[in-house]
Amino acid sequence: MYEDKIIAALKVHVPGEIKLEIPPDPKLGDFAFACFSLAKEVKKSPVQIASELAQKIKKPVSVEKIVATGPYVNFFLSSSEVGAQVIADVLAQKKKFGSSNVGNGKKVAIEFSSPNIGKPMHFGHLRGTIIGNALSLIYEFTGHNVIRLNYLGDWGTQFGALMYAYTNWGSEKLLKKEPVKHLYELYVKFNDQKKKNPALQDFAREWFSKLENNDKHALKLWKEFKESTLKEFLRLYKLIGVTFDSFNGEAHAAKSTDAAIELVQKKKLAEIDQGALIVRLPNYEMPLMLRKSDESTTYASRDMATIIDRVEKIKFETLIYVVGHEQALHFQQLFALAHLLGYHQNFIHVANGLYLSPDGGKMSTREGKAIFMEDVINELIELAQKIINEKNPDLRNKKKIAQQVGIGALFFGDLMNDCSKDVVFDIQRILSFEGDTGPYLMYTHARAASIIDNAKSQKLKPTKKVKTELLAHPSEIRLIKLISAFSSAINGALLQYKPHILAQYLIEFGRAFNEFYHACPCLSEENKELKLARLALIEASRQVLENGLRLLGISAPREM
RNA sequence: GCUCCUGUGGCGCAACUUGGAUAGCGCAACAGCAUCCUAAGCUGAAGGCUGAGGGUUCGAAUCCCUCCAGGAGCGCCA
Repeated sequence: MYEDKIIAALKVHVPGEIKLEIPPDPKLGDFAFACFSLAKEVKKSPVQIASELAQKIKKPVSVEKIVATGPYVNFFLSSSEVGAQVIADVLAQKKKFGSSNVGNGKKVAIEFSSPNIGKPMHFGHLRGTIIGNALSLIYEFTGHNVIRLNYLGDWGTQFGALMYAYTNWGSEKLLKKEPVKHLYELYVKFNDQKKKNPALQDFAREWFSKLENNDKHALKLWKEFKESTLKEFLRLYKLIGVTFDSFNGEAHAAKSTDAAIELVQKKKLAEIDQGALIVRLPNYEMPLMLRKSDESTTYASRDMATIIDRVEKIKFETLIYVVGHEQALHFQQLFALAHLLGYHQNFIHVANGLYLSPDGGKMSTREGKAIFMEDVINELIELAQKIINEKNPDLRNKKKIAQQVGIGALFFGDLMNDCSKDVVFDIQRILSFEGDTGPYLMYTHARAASIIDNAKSQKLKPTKKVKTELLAHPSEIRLIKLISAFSSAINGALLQYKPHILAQYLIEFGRAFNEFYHACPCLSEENKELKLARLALIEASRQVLENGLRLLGISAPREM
């Protein structure tokens, strides 16, 4: 908002589009305008242009001074005016501070997590789950109407494989006792045996064909597999605080694949090749396969059917898929087909990076190399519990807070880096609670909350009307400016589908707060006006941390 | 073979979309900070030819080309 006013003031003297920069060092100013591009037109040196501009420009509101430094015109905001503004805003808007209505109620459907029934959720699922959850929260906060979709992998040849494995090697007892574990072992065994005997894949296809033809035995097995696995998934989602509006997965889609395929054929887009039904797409060497030579459907046809279903039932304007980048080609082709069929909504594939195993390469479930999500979560919670016992043994609600801290570490560790990049699984790093981590930010928040709570005993509470001009320490000024930048961090994350932009902002914010915390004691301050001003700044900072963490799916307990 | 992604201090990353001032942060290692709001913290010093080479530009980690290295994908898995 300050930026716009500066640009307006510059426009009076500068032709063309104006872009402001943020100087590398806050000492140089809050915003800068570089004069290089003007040099050619005006035939003066950038340094000269800058110093002339600095004198000519009329100071916009909240700008304290304008200074030319070399070829740059630097603008300094008045921290007391900005401070008065943002502190009043935060204390008034509270949990809504930073929210906006840029979405204008537009319907955005986000598909994420989407685990496979019959296999445990492994660590790889975590990325999509955490990123999708954060994006959902960010979209909601910016005024979108968000629908969260969990497209369960509950159909496909893999079920044929499971059925073959279960009927040949399975045990009813084990399925009752530890369904997911048993199915996982069977799946690994199947893939292991398949290496020696490739014909097993044909048996799997046969079983899947049975399932598609409503064979009673196959259906019964499928139901058992699905219900028992889903129950475990729901328990996990509840633990990490992730919710969905729909669990309609591939099996649901399978009901309408025929209609979808018919539509494609009506538009004369499909052809038979080597017994399979395919669509040749312009610009793609490989076709998209809708039906295999044994007549069973493919994931592509189910995805297409799902799009049609969602267009009709959800009426979304934007459909976002948070799915690993290994499926990038599939989604490009799927979207291309959707366009050919006349669907012109926004389709976006947020291609998240993969977790790679420490020896490089994918962590494959098929080969049994997967690391289970629940094991890691439990390890994290135990560690948090241990640390709480050491550092804060009298804490109330230890168990709940240990959970929040463990999950905060997990979520933040994933969200702080660019989600499109691969990550090498490193348990030591995930288990770290110091430095650029979730617990660091949670701890920072708890410190702020603790001051506010302690202030009550002095009968003080944060108010909007404080003398912000007293907040003159560099760390106070920095904090004020960071609070005012909160919404642009949220916007950046929104526009680029990258939650790490918000996470990185929060790290910077946490550092700034801790510096302030050490440099500027609040409750022991003798000047009462300054004490009140700091108290308001602390509460505003606390609120920013709480809101920012919440948008990433992380709780902010007042004590830890 | 073809396509896409990645390469930044010992390690893990940010900045690349939109080129701009001294390339930021954490971990590890080093030196400090407890009469005072939670030391899961803070301060200081140290650590860089941004994979290599060329090009565009007043200016390149950022844009373009070539090469090298790693990863992913490329019709009957999803």
